[in-house]
Amino acid sequence: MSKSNGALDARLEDAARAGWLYYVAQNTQDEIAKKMGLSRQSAQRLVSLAMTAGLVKIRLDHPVARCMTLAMDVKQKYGLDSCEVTLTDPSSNDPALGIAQVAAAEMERYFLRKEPTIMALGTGREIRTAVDELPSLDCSQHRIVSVVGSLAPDGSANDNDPLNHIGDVTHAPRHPLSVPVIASSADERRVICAQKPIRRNFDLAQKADVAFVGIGELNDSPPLLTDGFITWEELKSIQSSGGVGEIVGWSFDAQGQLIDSDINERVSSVSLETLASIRTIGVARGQDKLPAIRGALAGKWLSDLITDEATAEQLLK
Amino acid sequence: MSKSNGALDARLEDAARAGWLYYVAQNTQDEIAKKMGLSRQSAQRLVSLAMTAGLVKIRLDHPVARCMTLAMDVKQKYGLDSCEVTLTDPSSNDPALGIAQVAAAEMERYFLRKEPTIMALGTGREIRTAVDELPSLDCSQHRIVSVVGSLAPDGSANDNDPLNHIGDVTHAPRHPLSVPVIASSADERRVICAQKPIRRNFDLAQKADVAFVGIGELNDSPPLLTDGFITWEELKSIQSSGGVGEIVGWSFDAQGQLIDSDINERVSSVSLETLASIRTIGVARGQDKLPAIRGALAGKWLSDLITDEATAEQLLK
DNA sequence: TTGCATAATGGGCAAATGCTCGTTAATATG
DNA sequence: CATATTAACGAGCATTTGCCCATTATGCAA
Repeated sequence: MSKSNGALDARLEDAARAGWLYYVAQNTQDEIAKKMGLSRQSAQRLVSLAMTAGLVKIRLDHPVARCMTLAMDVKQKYGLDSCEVTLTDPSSNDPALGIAQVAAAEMERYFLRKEPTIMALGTGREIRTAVDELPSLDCSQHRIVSVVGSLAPDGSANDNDPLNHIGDVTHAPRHPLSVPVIASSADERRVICAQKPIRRNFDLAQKADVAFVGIGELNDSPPLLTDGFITWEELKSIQSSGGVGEIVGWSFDAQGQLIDSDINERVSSVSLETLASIRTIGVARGQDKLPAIRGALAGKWLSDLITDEATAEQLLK
Repeated sequence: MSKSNGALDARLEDAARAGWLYYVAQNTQDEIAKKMGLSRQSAQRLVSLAMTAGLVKIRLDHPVARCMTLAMDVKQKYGLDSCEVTLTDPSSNDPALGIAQVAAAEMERYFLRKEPTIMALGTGREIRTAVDELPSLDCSQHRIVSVVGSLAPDGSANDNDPLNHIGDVTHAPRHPLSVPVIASSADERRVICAQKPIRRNFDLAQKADVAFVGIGELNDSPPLLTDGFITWEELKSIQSSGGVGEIVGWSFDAQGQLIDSDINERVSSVSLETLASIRTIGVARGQDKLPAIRGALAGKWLSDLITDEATAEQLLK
């Protein structure tokens, strides 16, 4: 054993003593200094060293601690601005369970702001459930804009549009996008989107402070299909082009690239590029949505993610 | 699940979040407050709760951490004023290894005092080694008094008397007890102890600020026998009376009670009652001494103990 | 030995923390 | 429904902590 090693050992031993006195015996650094015959500063250095040298291990025995660690790792891995991970209830298949409450809390934080805020809303069970979780708030200073059409293929209004629900409880001015989610043709879409009120909505979305969006899976029974926005043939076409998920109607592949397909020419939602330029919070969980979430993250369409423990684990593999 | 439990759970969950942010993510309480939408005080309460509720587990990965925990437990269990535990070197049988250095450090602390101090010294390998470890110190303001005789049965001075060694390095005035450790009879002991200079030494010991004593085992080759202070027959007699250990010549049983024996009538050391009335630091370690240490602690003859890891573990069983 | 380089030390200060106390909100009770 | 009881809250303050910087030890080569 070399002399320098010996000296390091001695210092580490002192650090361990100081660390023990500080963390286990709850002494103040002054008390440690007195007991070890040091100045307060030296004691502080030893305590600090005990931590730096990794002698001190802190563990948090609570399920949410794991969630927070997962959140940090997901945030890190995908370069997100933030990530929230909730507990998973294995006995439930509800795609919105847990994450909707978190999304609602985040929405509420925006609504409680004094400054006028523009909030953009996408589609999905998660978003709608989140909106339902909101308490009654009077915040007429804010505005809510939809980034996705609210009309079904037959031209009827979509009862599920979260914009209606959110207006009921917040009394904030609403800006619905009264267009079909998917136009019947690329030409129709161009005409629709050229309309002035629609363009105003798009401009408003561009200036939104935050957008909340669900992430749709593109397996054999995706929301887009069950809600009648696309046909079985169209779905198959998207799938064969590599589509794994969609956000507000825009289908993308595993790398997050928009699918080069007829459908994407007909989507009349706010563009993903627009969403990517503002704070866009994705709200999604579940095995089914995993490829979709991965694609959305790969394409950098989201700045923030709200998901659950099981999904976060998968995302880290 | 009752409502109150639910509320407690929610609070604990918040506590876990706050604790995670504080201990794992190294946030300040202000940052936690901002992130969780609370006041700084509430965040502080949650962090504190996380600790109180036992969610936060702090572990120190270093051998000395274990020693310090053992020391705390021994101190607690035996009602000591303090306890120090050193690392055990399993490859050595030296009865003084490690503990002598600690005892020396403690002695040094007394010698470095400004105020005049009286230090009492007992016998034993541990004490002598400790004294040898002392650096050269000039501290003539202090006094050192022996609590045990320094004469062998043949009347010769004991070279091992730590008093001689300690005087060489400290230049503090020495007060040796120039009497036989064990007088040849109870009557002789009475005569000896009645002498004025001897009585003065006893009085000085009574006023000592601290005493350092070894703890002698009473197996079949104890120091008392090998140094020729008692005969084999006397040892056997003590053993048959239940003697398990001795301090400065006084033999006691497993409960710490002084042995009712001829030998204890002839011991001319300072009484254990006197030692018990001042700060008396026992210095001992090793499997052999375990019953002796247990007895000494049971009899409350010591206020402080310096031992090693392995011995401390045994003491806690 | 001298001079230089590096590390350790303690003073001092701003930030962070723990705690008490009066007030307010929530809940139970009559 | 009014009132009592309790828990939570935040303001304010004293203590504790982290860290910069000037100064002092320590080592080391010339």
